Order: sequence, then C-alpha cells, then structure tokens
Amino acid sequence: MSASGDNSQLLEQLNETERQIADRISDNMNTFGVSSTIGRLLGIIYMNREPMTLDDLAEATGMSKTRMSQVMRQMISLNIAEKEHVKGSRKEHYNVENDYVQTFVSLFTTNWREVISKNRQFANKLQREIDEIAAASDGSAEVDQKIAELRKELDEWVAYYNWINRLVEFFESGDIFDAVPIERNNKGEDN
Amino acid sequence: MSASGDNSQLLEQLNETERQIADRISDNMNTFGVSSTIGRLLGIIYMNREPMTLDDLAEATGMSKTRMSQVMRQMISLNIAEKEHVKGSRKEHYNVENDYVQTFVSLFTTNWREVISKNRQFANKLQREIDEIAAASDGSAEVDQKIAELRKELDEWVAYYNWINRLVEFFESGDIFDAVPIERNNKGEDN
DNA sequence: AACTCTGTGCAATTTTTATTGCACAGAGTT
DNA sequence: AACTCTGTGCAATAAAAATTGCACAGAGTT
Repeated sequence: MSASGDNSQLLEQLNETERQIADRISDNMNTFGVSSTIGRLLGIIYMNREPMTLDDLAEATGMSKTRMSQVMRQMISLNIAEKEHVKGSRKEHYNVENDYVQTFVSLFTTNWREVISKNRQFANKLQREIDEIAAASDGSAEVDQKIAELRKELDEWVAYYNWINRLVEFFESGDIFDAVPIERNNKGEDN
Repeated sequence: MSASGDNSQLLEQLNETERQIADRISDNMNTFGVSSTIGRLLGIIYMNREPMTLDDLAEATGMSKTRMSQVMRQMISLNIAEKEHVKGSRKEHYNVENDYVQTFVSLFTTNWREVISKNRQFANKLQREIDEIAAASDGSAEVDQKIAELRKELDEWVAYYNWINRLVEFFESGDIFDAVPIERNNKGEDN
C-alpha cells in the first residue's frame, strides 16, 4: 500500500538504528581503556557482517587510511580482529569476532596477561633486591622491621598476580561459562 | 657494628623499593583505563599505610592540591578510596582498600555496572524503535529482512549485557573466590 | 563579627594522545 | 623492466586529557 518513498525512508531509519548499535559497541570498548576509534571500527566491521579493507573503513569513518592501518594493527594485537585473505583482491581484508562475549573475553585476557607478565618480572626483581638489602643489613631493629614489611608486601604481590593469572586462565579455558552461563533467547528476562 | 651512615643508606634503599612497589601498583591501574595519577595516589596511600590528606598527597607527588582533590573524588566514585575522619584534624583524610584483589574486584564491578546500565537503556530504546519501524513497515521483503536481522541483533545484545550483569554479580558476591581461590602464602597470617 | 582554614569550581595552560599528509618500500602486474 | 597498487614509517598538526593557579564559598575558630 505504501509508496516507494516510504520504503527508502524506512530503510534509512533501519540504517540509522544499525549505526546506533555500532556506536554502543564503541562505547562499551571504552571501558577496556582502548581508544574510541578502536571501538568504532569494531562496531562498523561487526555490523557490516563482511570483512572490510582499509579503504572501506576510511570511507565508512571519513578518516585517513593511515589511521585505519594503525588501529587495525592495534586490534590485531589485542586479539579482537584478524586479517582475512579474499581471493581476487589484492587488498587485505579485516574481520572481527562476531560474538560479543567472546570479544569481551579476548580483551580481558589479552590485557591482563600483559600485566601478569610485568608483575612477575617485578616480583622477581623485588625478591632479589630485598635479599640483597637483608644481606647487607646492620641488624638494627628499624631496618629489620622494614625488611620484614617488604617481604610481606612481596608475598601479597605474588598472591595477587597468581590470582589474576588463574582468573585469566579461568576465562580463557571457558570454565567461566560453567559458572556464569550465557543465557540466550531468554526474552523479557531482566533484573 | 655498622656506622649510622650505612643504616641511613639501607633505609634509603628500602624506601626506594617501596616507591617501586607504588609505581607498579600505578602501572597496574592503567589496565583499567583510569588516569595514571589515580594509580599513583593509590600506590602512595597504600604504601603509606595511614590515611592521607590532600596536602600530604600534594607534597608526596609534587602536584597541586586541586589535582589531588579531583583525583580523590574520582577514586571515591570508583569505590577504591574513602574519606576517613581523623579527630583533632580539620582536614579530610583519605584511605584506600588495602587488599589488591579487593581493589581489582571493586574497579571491575564499578566500571562494568555503569556499562550495564547504559546498555540496558539502549536495549529498551532499540526495542521500541524496531517495533515502531515494524508497525510502519510496507511489508517489502527487504525491509522485513532487515527488521528480522535487527531483532536478532537485539536478542544478542540483551544476552550480552545480561551475561556481564551476572558476571559482575559473580564477582561482587564473592562466588568468584570459590571458583578461583586466592592462594595466600602461609607466611604472614594477618586478617 | 572578623578571621582562618579547607576543598573545589573554573578558566588557562601544559602534556599526551589521536589523526593526517606525504612519501616511499615492496609486492603484484604489464 | 617499468608501472601500479597497497600498507605503513615518519614528522607535523589537531584534538583531548591532565594539570595548575587563582579565587571564593562554607565551615570552624577567635
């Protein structure tokens, strides 16, 4: 019953809605402390449902191709995007994980693994330094007490990063989904 | 028998070590996407083991009191610091959670709760918009297919934030510690 | 009331981060 | 080989975030 003018107006509304979804994805990414353009590209590629080239992205965002290149590289190092070779095209295509939860897990584990690694190195260094100072100690109560304090601190530090380490493992192995399952198709479930 | 010169040199080394710990704490905070000064203050107050005033902090960091005020307010809103009234002093004192893991949990839950809230509002709005468009649909295959796509997207979105919501609950309730226990060294038996 | 602190709003400044434009290497094509 | 793309290094620029200095309100003190 409707004219084709209505049709194209509806389609425009639908596209606008898609754009809003992409924006929301982008906003979510901010919580991971990554640049907002990362979130934007993630949202765009996700909603596009097909891998995209740097030129596609530059056009979609209105930004420079150089920036697209920088951001995609960063996304790859965060494990939330990957290159995909499309035959017949010389351009690199980029695709993103299309599962929200999986993206969450990837970002979480990638970010924290890096921290764990640094923390471990630091704990080793701290251990050596404390031992060294202890060896040179003049035995005064003040020094000894401080050494004991630092030793305790070191213990807590080690316990901390070991915990994060196991936490990351818990996410990455998928065990998290036994404890906190993903409930799909449960309409109207809210609290 | 050591001279007092050795003693003060040792103490200086110990203080330097403490400073390194504070720095590491600060670096860890970056992963939560918060300003590095937040991490710095957290580290300083933590290692100080006593609540501190804005003036104390300004002196410890060499930064302005205004900035200290801004940062402490932010830390309080992130649930990782709190005001503490010290009698006999007119100044506000600030204290921080002294358990690394608990700080992690606080930041995690505070940050994501905010996202969940925004996502929930968004999902409701999206639902309404899709219904509205569907009601105005001209029944063309193209429009209907896109509407169906968006509906599916909405479902996934809802499943996603419901999952994060339950995840946050899992952390906040402490159930996470059944699944991933904190393994403390038996050395220091505090708490 | 007058006076003294203490914390913070606000605009200005500094520092950091994001973004671009250009050029050019390397790979693919003719 | 010469020629054409494609992605990226790099230095410059624009935008955003952090930081400061000043001023002033409100609360506590004399």
